[in-house]
Amino acid sequence: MPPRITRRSDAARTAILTAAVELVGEVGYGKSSIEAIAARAGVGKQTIYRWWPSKGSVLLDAYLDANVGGEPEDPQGLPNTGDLVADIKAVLRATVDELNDPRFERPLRALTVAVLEDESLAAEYSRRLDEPTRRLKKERLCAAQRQGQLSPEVDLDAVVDTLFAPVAQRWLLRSGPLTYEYTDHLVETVLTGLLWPRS
Amino acid sequence: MPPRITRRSDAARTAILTAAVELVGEVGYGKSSIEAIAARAGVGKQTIYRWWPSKGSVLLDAYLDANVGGEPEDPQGLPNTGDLVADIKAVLRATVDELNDPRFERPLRALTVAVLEDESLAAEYSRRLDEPTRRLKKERLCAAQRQGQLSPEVDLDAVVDTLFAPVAQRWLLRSGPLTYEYTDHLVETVLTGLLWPRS
Amino acid sequence: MPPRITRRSDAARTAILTAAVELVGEVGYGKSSIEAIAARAGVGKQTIYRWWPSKGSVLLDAYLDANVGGEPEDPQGLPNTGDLVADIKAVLRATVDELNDPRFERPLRALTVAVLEDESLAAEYSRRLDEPTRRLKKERLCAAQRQGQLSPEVDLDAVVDTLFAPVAQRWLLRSGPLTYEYTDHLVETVLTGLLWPRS
Amino acid sequence: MPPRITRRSDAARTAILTAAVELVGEVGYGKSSIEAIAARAGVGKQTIYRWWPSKGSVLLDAYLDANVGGEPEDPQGLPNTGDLVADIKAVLRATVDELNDPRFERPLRALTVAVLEDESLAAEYSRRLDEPTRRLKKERLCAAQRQGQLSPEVDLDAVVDTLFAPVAQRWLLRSGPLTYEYTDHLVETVLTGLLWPRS
DNA sequence: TTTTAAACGAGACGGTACGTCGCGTCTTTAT
DNA sequence: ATAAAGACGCGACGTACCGTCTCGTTTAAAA
Repeated sequence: MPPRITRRSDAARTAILTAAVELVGEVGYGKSSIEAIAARAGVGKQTIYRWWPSKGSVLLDAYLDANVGGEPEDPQGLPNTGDLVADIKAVLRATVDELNDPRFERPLRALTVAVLEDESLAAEYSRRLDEPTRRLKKERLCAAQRQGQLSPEVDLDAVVDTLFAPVAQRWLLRSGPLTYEYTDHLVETVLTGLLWPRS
Repeated sequence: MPPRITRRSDAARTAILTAAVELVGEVGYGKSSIEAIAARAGVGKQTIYRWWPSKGSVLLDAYLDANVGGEPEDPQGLPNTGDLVADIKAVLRATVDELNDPRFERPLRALTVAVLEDESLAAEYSRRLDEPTRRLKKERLCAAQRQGQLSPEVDLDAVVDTLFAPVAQRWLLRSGPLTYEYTDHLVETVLTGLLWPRS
Repeated sequence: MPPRITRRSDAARTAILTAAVELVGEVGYGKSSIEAIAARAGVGKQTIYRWWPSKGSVLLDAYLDANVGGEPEDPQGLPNTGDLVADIKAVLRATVDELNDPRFERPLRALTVAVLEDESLAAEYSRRLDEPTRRLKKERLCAAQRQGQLSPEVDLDAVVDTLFAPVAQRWLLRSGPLTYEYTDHLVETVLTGLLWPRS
Repeated sequence: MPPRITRRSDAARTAILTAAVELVGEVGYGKSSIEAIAARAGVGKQTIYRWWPSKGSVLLDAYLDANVGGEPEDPQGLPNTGDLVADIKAVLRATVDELNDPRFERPLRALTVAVLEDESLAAEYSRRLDEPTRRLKKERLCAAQRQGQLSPEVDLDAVVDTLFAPVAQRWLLRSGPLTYEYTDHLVETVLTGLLWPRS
């Protein structure tokens, strides 16, 4: 490992990410400003601009720092008790809990808004957050296929979308309450098959 | 119908909505400003503030004007050829076409960003755009139930979510290309049932 | 007189000029900022930038407002008691008093610094401050010529420079104390002739 | 002479002074920055701050280096051909030439601005530049007194001010063109006596 | 010759101010 | 009476420099 060339201050980095998450949690994405983040972090604005191209980029780093912790790529996968339906329900219930907790919800919504507005941030988001998560989900589904719980022919990407996108969408657009009932019902509907009479 | 009480200038209204859509289509939501909309519309800023509470509200009106045309609630429902799978595929293909057309995509994305950031706008959006659309979709699915193509027990809301949310999500987050292949595949996966061995 | 086209706020204008003079008097030209002037005046920065191109320009207007009072071009000329030497001495003593009074000295020094650095401001300064003043001085000298106290052939511009520039210079560069002794002595030296034996 | 205590780099010193003069000559005093000087000199900012307290101080050193060359206090005095008027005219003509040459004018103006704004720099300027120069001028005038060309009673300081301040002032404030005509005329006016009828 | 302490280049840091843009309000002018 | 025009107080933008503070790296004096 070559010696670090830059003398970046980790204290400043941490203070900025923390301040960003807090601020965005308090006043929302649109009303947060880089100026306010810097002030709350006790940092010069330039220190933010030096290392991040945009407010959204700060939020992405903050989210990654908070949710992945460190270097090791998220090691633990989705639960596998042998019961696919129960496991997916549990995962979605956990998601519901998070999305109903303002401490998580506000920054995540802010990050999402940023991603919607900024194509290049969307790419980074995809690469660093969406894809790793999707991979874990597919791994769980793949295990279910191997265990004979899921048709081996089904497209796992489509299944993942089908299970998780409705929740994300309902949350994002606030088109309805996010409850265990909703997600449980969704899982049952999706995983039970829909056409009738069954071919 | 009672005579209009306000002397609201329809010319100004139209100019503002047009300018808003154009501007947002050119520079995106975040970089658009009420100031610029007013300038482009040849209108005083106050004329905008008089009638709309926010930029997002202007966009919502603009979208409704453009896509519904006028007062009468969108009368035509989804196509019904008797083949549910084909009809849904056609609807999603049309959606894909729209979302891939920058003239529609940019303002719609802008509107969505506005909705994400503004809870009260989200409510209005839900009422005036999301719910009417959802009603049409459910009507088509309900017809399929009556025709014996779909289990009578299935929750139509869940089916609608399952079919349309993945597309919306993929579009919003740009997590993948929006193609006919994707939507066709999605419809087949969702409507064919997933568990194996079946029940 | 045509009706005013702009709706400029006189309250803001006055507040800005006052704040500028005060601030410059307290911390000096270099350490004054437009930001601080605006803050002290209770005014938005843009209101300064809208009407003045630079800090120095504000100071010039402030100086003119303070020292000329209003529209009528400074009507009173230099004193004329019939005794040229005494009159010039009195004028220079008054100048000394002003330049030794921090309330006048600091803003005037600030203005001068601004003029030195900005060619176009120098032109305006010349036109609006220097030339009117010089005209008054020359009028007094011209009267002396008509009264036979001064050679009719002498170049009045040169005499004005000779009498006033040394004081200005000593003040500007702080190359010595500004006292009545100095100015009295200067007037005597200049107006008495220097060559010896005379012509 | 004790050995140098500090290991100051003469290469750096020279590079800094050169860069300062060049930069100030190109963009003016106000728009020059220590940062830019350091960059142009290929030097760390700290190396400037280590040895000079301010931008103006650098300029003063640069001016002294350029115009005095080295340690020995400017040995050559003003010309003395025996004709005072001609000699002073020649000196002023040389001054005019310098002040009309942008390569000298810009840095000198910058230095002057710095001196106006900084009282302690003014003191140093006085001691190291103004006074030595003034001494030379007075020596020439003193010689004229000894030669019977100038009244023995006249105050030489006043005469120096009277002859040189008008030129400096006209240059500084750009209140008129700097020409040989002006300076020649000035010398004649000053040195010929002004009162009439001559006492 | 080797050591060693300074001065060096580089540049990150917490800040201040820049000059611009846009906010939402308010006032004036001209239909 | 209503609309365009746009000035206003305000706040944030992203940039430029401030002066201070580490960082390794010369480099020249002392050992």
